[in-house]
Amino acid sequence: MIDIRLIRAEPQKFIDAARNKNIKVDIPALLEVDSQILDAQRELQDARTAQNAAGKKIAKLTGDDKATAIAEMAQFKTRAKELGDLIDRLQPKFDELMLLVAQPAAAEVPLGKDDTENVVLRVEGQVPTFDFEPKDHVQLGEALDIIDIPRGVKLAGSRNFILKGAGAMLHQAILRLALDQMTAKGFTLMTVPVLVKESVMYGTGYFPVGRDQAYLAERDQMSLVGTAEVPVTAYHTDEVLSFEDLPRKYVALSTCFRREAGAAGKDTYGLYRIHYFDKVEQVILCRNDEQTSIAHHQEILRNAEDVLRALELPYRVVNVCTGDLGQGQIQKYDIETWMPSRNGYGETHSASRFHEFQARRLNIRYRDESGRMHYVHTLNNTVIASPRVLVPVLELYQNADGSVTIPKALRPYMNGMERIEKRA
RNA sequence: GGAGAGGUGGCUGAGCGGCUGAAAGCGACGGUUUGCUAAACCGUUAUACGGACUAAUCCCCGUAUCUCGGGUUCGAAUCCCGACCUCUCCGCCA
Repeated sequence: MIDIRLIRAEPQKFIDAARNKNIKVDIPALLEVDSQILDAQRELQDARTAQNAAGKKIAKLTGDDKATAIAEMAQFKTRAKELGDLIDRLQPKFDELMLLVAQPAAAEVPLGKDDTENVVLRVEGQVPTFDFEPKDHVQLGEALDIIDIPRGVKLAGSRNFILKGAGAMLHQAILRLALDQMTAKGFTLMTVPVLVKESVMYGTGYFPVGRDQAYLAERDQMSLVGTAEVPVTAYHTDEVLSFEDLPRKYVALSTCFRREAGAAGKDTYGLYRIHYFDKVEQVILCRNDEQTSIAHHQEILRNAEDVLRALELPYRVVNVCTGDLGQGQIQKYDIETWMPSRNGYGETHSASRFHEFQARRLNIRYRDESGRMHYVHTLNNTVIASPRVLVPVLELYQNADGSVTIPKALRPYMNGMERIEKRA
């Protein structure tokens, strides 16, 4: 949510922001409703002032004087009722439009229409070449009997899968490595609900824009989350923290559910784009300060890179352009990991900073040294998401005989296993 | 799922339908005192929005808020109805 006062002051900025982010919102209409509401509120307030003053007099009066005063007050009351009703009619329109206003991107965000215009900032690690014909992760996984997509589809439809044996272990090992790295860095580990109230989805900015990406449990007016960012960020909803409690750093592992609406026919092969997966997510709530926010953004980016470095995977960092930015995000860095089967880099991480956008919707504030209230800033990034990351892990660590070497960092989490081989 | 009880400020806990944005206590903060702590004493202690004035998101004025939404009333934290939530007991259960 954006402060309406900022929109009043610089409407063009928000018109541009919406256009750059490909979000439809009628700012002039918003301002029109806003001014109508504001006028009505001002008049209502005056009517109430008069009504209250009259009411206080009545208590002291008797007889005719009292009757006269009551009659007089009735006028204010009627007017107040009219204005109140007017506001009640206008408010839903205002709220609806406010939920669509986009956060303008930071100055350092490149202008662009979609992900093809993201700007590569850094390339890390060596993209390997094979001296044999490499297989893709599905071929490898099926041959090793660690990935079973057909049965996943049998149970749950397209974009579903089952990991078995060493495949499931590898998945858990990666998640555990990520969790351990994060807790070692002082992030507080949490478990969180993955089925949440719609208000939580609105609060984090996944609703109303993006509502079609979520699975809904409509009978209970709940929604399955697409990321632990949602419940973790909303953890402090309606709370007032102390500046001494900031920054708050959290990490959580959750299953993530995504409908992938509108992605029909896109990335249909393998474990890249699927309806459920597990993800370790990091979330930071910090002071309302641009530089502090930026510093934490770098921090969560590094945290993710540390995991990829431990896994010894080649990746690159991109500065996501305006057209590929979410409604609330002010800036986003994606990490893309090399995936041989795609013959290119594929997105594995997404580090966003939001300024107050989510905090306003969730009403998460803190009191600073001088006692003033501010909304916190929120940030989040993937630590690791699996099985998507199994795509590069399996493909990059494959051997000519079809076995897969287990990355050194994961061996302690796999009872010392060094490679996954076809069972005899 | 069945049966009860209850929802007041950071917490505990008072609140006759007008004088209650709300007693009191605790906590917190500021100050006095102090070798340092502690104690004692004094003071402060909600948020949002609007208005006026501004260097100011400080003061000042106003409106709203005692879970939320309706109703009764000239007037409701206080009466009535509904919703939501919490707690206790029973049943079931990973």
